[in-house]
Amino acid sequence: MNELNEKKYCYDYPHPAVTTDIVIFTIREAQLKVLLVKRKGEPYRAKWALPGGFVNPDENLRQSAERELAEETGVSDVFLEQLYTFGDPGRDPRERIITVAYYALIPSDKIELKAATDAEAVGWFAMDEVPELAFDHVKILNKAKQRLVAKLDYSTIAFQFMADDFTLSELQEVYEIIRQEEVDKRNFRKWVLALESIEETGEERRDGRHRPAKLFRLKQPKRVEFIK
Amino acid sequence: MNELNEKKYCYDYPHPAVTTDIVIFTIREAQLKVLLVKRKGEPYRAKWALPGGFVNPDENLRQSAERELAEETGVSDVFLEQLYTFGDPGRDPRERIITVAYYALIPSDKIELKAATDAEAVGWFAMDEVPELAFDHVKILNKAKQRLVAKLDYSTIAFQFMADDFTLSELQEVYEIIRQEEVDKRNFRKWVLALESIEETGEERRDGRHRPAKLFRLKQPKRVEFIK
DNA sequence: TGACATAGTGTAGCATTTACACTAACATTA
DNA sequence: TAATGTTAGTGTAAATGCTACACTATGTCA
Repeated sequence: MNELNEKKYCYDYPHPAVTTDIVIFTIREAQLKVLLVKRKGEPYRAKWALPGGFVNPDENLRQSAERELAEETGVSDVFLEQLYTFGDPGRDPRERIITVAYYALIPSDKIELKAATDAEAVGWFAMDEVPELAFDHVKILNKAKQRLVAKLDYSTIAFQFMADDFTLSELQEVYEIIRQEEVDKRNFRKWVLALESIEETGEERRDGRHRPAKLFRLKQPKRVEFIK
Repeated sequence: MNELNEKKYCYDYPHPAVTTDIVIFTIREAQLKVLLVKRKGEPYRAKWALPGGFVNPDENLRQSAERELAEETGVSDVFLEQLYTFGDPGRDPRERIITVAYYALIPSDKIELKAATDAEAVGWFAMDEVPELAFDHVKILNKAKQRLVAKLDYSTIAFQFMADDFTLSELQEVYEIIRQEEVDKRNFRKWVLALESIEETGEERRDGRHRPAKLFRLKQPKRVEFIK
């Protein structure tokens, strides 16, 4: 099978394959959710897994992750950061695969879930309802969650979940969802405004039979600031 | 070695090579220093570079980094953490190489610099005297420095530079060297002791014509704690 | 025994974080 | 159009944590 046929990329010592996998978070239905795809082929056929794929020869690692992200969700230009690289021998039964994991945060209004990319099943799962995953993808997912939670404390990363305009209550809710605990409204608002990274749009949002809320926007939309 | 000098590891699409490179920090002569090796072969012959090498098929990424570390310094069982993965096409002129970078912190008393591994030149360089480096190794080194400095603020990482026994003044000096600024002695001691991650050994160190200093040790030597 | 050098110690002011409850403004319905 | 329900929006006081700052202790060496 080896010499004559097909396999034309040859090296004098073994090379692993390299993929990027991506943990895509969003906030929906008052939950932190992650995007999973159902595998069509072996191994782990029909198991859920993180989206990902091989790195093309002409693209860098981030571009590879961006491509996967766009393929699955149709979005680009959102927060995307390298997470960690997983490379244990045997984590893929076929051949040695090194996976450079990224994670992305996408605002709830931007998700459109490119309806069934090529007839593959795709779904958003709440973090506490994630099914059994293929490969070592639980490890990757856990690491991503950990990183996200850690970054809440020393950056404005959570702002990346927000739509272009948002209310302070919406922002607070995001913190409560990720932290899984209530946040004091007055202290939160003092804290957020003191950061000076958001500003009023001048508009208000009316919904429901109650006082309308002022809308805010990020002063620098894509920027994640370090704080404290 | 392989029959007919042929390249016998073949794949049906191109595979990059994977290496681990390692940024090895220590504190010597009141400076933060990094270990570099002088390249013997092409490309970048005779340029200084971070130690590193190809990942063996049977070892995981960390083991590969540990092996490099042991080869260059003779030490094992020190702080070692994955830093970042670099994979731009063209970063190595020969073939596509994905480099998983690690960084290590080694206590000043453990360095023995395995005198000239295989006659290669090896040296410790102060961070502000680092020569021009091969490949994109400056980027890697900068990222490592950044990470180290950031971790000072929210972890006990700097304790990993300390010998088994150390004085509070020595520990304080490490902070001053990395931060490049003076630290208040009383506040520092209050802060460190409040962490409760070090304890007195009961011994003292006498050196010079002055009051001897109490010696301390880490309660859990390899543990890096998150703080604040 | 005096000089010198580093080790070791406390307090008060300031800034930050926390806990906590009522009024404002709108929509809906009686 | 008045009453009700619902979320938006606001300030203060106590506690905690951080900062600035200077003198005494204990050894060695001449």
